[in-house]
Amino acid sequence: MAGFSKVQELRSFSFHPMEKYLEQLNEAQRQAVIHIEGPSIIIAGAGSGKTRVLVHRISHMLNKGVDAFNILALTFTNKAAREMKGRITNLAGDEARNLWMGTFHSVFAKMLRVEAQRIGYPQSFTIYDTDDSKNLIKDIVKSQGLDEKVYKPGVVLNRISTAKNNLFSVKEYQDNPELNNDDRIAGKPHMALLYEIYQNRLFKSGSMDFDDLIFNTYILLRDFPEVLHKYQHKFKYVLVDEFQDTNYAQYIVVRKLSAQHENICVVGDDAQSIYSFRGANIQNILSFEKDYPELQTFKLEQNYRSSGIIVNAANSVIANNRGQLPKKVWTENHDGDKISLLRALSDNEEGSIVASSIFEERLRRQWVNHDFAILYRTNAQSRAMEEALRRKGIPYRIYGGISFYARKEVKDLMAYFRLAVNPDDEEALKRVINYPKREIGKTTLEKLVIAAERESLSIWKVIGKIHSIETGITAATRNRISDFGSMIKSFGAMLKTHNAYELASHISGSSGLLKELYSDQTPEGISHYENIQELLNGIKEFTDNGNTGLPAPSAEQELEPELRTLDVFLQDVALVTDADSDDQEKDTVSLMTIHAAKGLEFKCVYVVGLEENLFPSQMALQSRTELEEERRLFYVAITRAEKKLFLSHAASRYRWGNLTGCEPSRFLEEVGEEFVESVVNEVKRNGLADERRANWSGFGNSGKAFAGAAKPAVLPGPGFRRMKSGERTSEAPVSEQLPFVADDSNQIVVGMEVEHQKFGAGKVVNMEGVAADLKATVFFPAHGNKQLLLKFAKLRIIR
DNA sequence: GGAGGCCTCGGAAGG
DNA sequence: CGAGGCCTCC
Repeated sequence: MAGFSKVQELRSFSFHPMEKYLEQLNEAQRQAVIHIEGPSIIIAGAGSGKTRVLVHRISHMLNKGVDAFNILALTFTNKAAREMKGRITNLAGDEARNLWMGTFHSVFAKMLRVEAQRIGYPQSFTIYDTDDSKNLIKDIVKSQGLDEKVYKPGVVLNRISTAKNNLFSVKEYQDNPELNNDDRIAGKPHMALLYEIYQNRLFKSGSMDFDDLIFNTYILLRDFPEVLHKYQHKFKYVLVDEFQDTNYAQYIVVRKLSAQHENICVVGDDAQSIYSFRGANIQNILSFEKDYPELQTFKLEQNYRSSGIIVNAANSVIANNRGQLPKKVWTENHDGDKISLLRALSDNEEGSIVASSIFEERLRRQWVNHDFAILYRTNAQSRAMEEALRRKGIPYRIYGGISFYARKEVKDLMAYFRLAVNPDDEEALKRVINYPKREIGKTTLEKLVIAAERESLSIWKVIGKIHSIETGITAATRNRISDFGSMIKSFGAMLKTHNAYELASHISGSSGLLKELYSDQTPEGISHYENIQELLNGIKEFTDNGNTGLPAPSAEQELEPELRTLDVFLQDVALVTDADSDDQEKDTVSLMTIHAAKGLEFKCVYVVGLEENLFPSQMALQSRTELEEERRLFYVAITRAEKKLFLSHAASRYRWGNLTGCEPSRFLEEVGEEFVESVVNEVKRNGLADERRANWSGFGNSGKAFAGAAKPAVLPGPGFRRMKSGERTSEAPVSEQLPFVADDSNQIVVGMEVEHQKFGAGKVVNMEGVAADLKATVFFPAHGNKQLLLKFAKLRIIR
């Protein structure tokens, strides 16, 4: 192996006074950073400084004279790549620009652009997103006369995706008795045929779906030794982040790429593997150990993120999974506050309790909105949270949901861009051939598709010969089609003569799309128009500065102005999602699914909806492995918290329109009871439906974590009650133990003199609101008028 | 071609 | 319940 002398150099280096950046690391981290030669695996516990190690490791390579061009680093998201690249630049300088760093998809797309012709694809291939793929499948199923109920687009696409992720080509799929048998048993015997047609249509369209970006890279490296050789020699060092989330195909490609130098370093945490449902293969970690017997293993076990309670509670949960890689996550951080268990009668009440709690914690601990996150299993749970936060006037931001680029109007304009770059792109063409209206209807389109099938041509090629190919389309319509073709051709001709913005605005104007959108003055119509403006603004920024204000992978170096053309903009943008936008300027509480929270951290975290059939999801109760993935998800949720964690569950919840009773999640029992305190929430009596009240009994002591919790013998009386002070444990911070005893806020009326813990004595000048929203305006000589929500403000009555 | 009624179905989501 | 797809009717 070429790097022997380098190893020596590094070893001696590690005994000498080190560069400052190495001093900032603990011993395990330092070892993982300096041993850059040979295969290695870094098992990184939650909050153990994994990103830090990756950043330092790459910086260290650069400082040791490794050329950035020879380093390939694969990340889970574009955002992660961008952030890491920035940090490496800070540590190692501008050289970092030349790193190949990005997601599997973006890096492989970049390679495929260069090599595509070898596998029969145009250099300008376009990329289908999931919607495009499903639309195509729907078409194919229909045209094959198959039952659309049986061959649902999503299901078919999943099957094809799984095949590709496991490197089954169409031919291999068709020849595989086991796969065919599975399909037959599942009542879908034509799956292999659909795969074949789907793949042909993609190929004719000069398009790849997301999985093709991996699969075709594999084909390229497998079938073209010179390509394999080229990249094997280029990538002397290969790093893979979030290795537990890679699928088989990704692993095989990475192995091939690094086969020459075998300087491959993978980083991951088996306990945080939460994406097996879309093909991630936790087995890759075990395979890696088998494939590289000389592997160096580094374990990062010290957690810097969370309090002792949180780290240990997380450990107690994950211990219920079988077969975790042996490691012991520990921390030097203080134990901190116990985990608080919140219970609500209903999903809506859960929302108000969480919102109230945020309000209170924010005040009490002097935290800002930004320090709080509400994490849930399903997006549907966000509604109750939102409503409650809005009622309390707490600003929030929901992450996830529909992406900017998934919006119809944005996709429509992007379809024109795609056609300019690659007119064979069938999904783009079908999308806009009659939008805005050009009197080229469904029937005509079907005729075009049939002719294309018959002639083995793309629809675009048929359009090019529309007057010479037999389609059964009338002359008048043929002329309209040919006009459309000329327009697209003229867009394509402008690609190299105009910059991205010039062409994009030209297209949006002369396609008639802008006018179409402008004519709709309904609120939705206006918002569609604004989204198009936003897209155009982003392209303007791309043209002017080489990057975009839109969510985009600007991990790449800035482009030369002459390269800022629309085709280049499009290449990047297909692989971008909203997760890539950082929009941190506003001080808001974050709402997101646990999946979306991976890699993030917050001072204070609320994990809500801890109920059987919701979390764990009822769909995961079939098998142990699925349940274990749910548990890892819970582990990820817990370990997002730095200082304070709340877990909550409701006794009833609206699911699909029905009020259903909910049992506390089994996961609650798995949190060691020594880490948990139960909080008796103030509960409004008003507005509680009788059925829900009856459900109170459902709060039984089934969870040992809250077995000792006070269970009210009767429902709280009118108004509300405050938390029992006796339930605070002796481990609470000193600030909570100040002997300030508040009086029952129900007693407070206008005109009273009261004392506030912070503001001192004051006089109640006004009262408004009812029940939990009861607010008092109190005049404090030193602070002026203060609005205090009586639910939280601890007030002592003076007289 | 579009509006409106009916039916179905519901998970998490990177690229 | 509510979103989205599909069908029907104009």
